[in-house]
Amino acid sequence: MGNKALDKKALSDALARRLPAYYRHVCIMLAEGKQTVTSGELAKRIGNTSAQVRQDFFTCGGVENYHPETLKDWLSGILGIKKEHHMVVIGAGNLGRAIISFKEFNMDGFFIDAVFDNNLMFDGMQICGIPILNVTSLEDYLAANKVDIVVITTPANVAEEILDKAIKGGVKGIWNFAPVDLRSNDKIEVQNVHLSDSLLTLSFRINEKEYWKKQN
Amino acid sequence: MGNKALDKKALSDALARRLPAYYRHVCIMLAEGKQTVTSGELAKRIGNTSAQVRQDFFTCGGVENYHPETLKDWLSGILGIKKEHHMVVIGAGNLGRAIISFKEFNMDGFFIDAVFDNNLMFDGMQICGIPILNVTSLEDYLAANKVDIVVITTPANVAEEILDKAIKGGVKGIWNFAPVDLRSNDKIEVQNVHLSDSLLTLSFRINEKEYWKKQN
DNA sequence: AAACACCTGTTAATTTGTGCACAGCTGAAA
DNA sequence: TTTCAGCTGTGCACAAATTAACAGGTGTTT
Repeated sequence: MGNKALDKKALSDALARRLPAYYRHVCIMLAEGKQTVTSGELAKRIGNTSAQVRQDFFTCGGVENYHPETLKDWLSGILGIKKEHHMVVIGAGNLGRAIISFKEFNMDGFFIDAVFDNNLMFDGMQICGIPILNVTSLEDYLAANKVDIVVITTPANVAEEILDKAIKGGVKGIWNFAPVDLRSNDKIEVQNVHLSDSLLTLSFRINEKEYWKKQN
Repeated sequence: MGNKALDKKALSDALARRLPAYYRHVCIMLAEGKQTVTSGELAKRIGNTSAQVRQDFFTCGGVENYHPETLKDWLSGILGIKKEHHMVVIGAGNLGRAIISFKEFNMDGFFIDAVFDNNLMFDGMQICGIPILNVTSLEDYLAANKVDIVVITTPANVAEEILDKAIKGGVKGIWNFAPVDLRSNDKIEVQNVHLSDSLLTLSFRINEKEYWKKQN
């Protein structure tokens, strides 16, 4: 098809972060009943230029047309959400529970099948209808069930160990909320979230102007 | 001081995202009792090159020396966490509660003073000792109390409105978890988190290799 | 005290990402 | 049917970010 951009192995992080935003806004426009989407309109909603949008779509191989359904379908394919993803959550703390109760991403085919915790107190209980299992049974569970993504909401010190088990269990991705930087490799993709980092980034931005002023 | 890098108004987003990671790892090394930190060691932990670390520190004006205390102190100044930040959370749902119960960032001087919700059922209740107030009283509260950061964990449709009230109330920053892209301006800094976007980015990375293969 | 290993600050080179420009297409209006 | 407005796909130029290079510093070993 003569698109040289596709020869590259992996798309840039910046683009990988914009894609979900495109998808989200296309879904909104679809829900709004818009008959057509333009690169300019999408750009305005997301806060960048129309050239960027076109360039991004081009880099991803190009879309047939800009009807919201077509776009949504095309982006779904790229984002890998045309099939279901089965997930388990490790850690039944507040964050774990918040994620489990997030119904939002069920729409995109993400399902949480089980929760694991090391606290025996939870044994046999459920959260939103999802059973809480003991974390010692994680390996067996991964061997017996198809799990695509493991969500880590444990303290930092056990995250690495969960990662190892996930790799052994053939899991494809880790969504990590523990404050450690787990690394992707050829066996597994990792997305580190780091809520406190993003709070610090905000604080940095608030502080920034004053700070440079004070420096001279 | 002849550092040309400092003349720039705002530091890049990429750097703004690395700074908290530097801070986090310096704190860890300090806790580990390390006597000295090197750009190479920091780089390895974070997963980038030592040249990058040195360049970043240079861009930020340069640090006196690489003792963990000095570095931590210097980074604290840049990140704006040498003073306390007072926050309120809007939305007492699962995510709001998870953030409130996060003790982690208290250490860095972030304190949550109140929670607001539109559900009258919550009136007079508390979460982790923090009072839940009715969201109709938000404006009065902001007028009467010093609030630096507003955390939005509401549904998308009211986020914009909260942003307006926060600006009117003189708040400096918004930490937004609602799935809308709130925009920063000269009055207020915004950090959008978008948990589902990060899950989609993960899914994209998992899917990526196969997808490009299928394309030809 | 010389030789070495190792590290930083800073400039320079390279790579990567973004915005621009414009040809060509499409549908509407005249 | 011609003109026009508006949009996309795409190559290219420019800007920004990352990496490399290296001079100068410090502490250690011989």
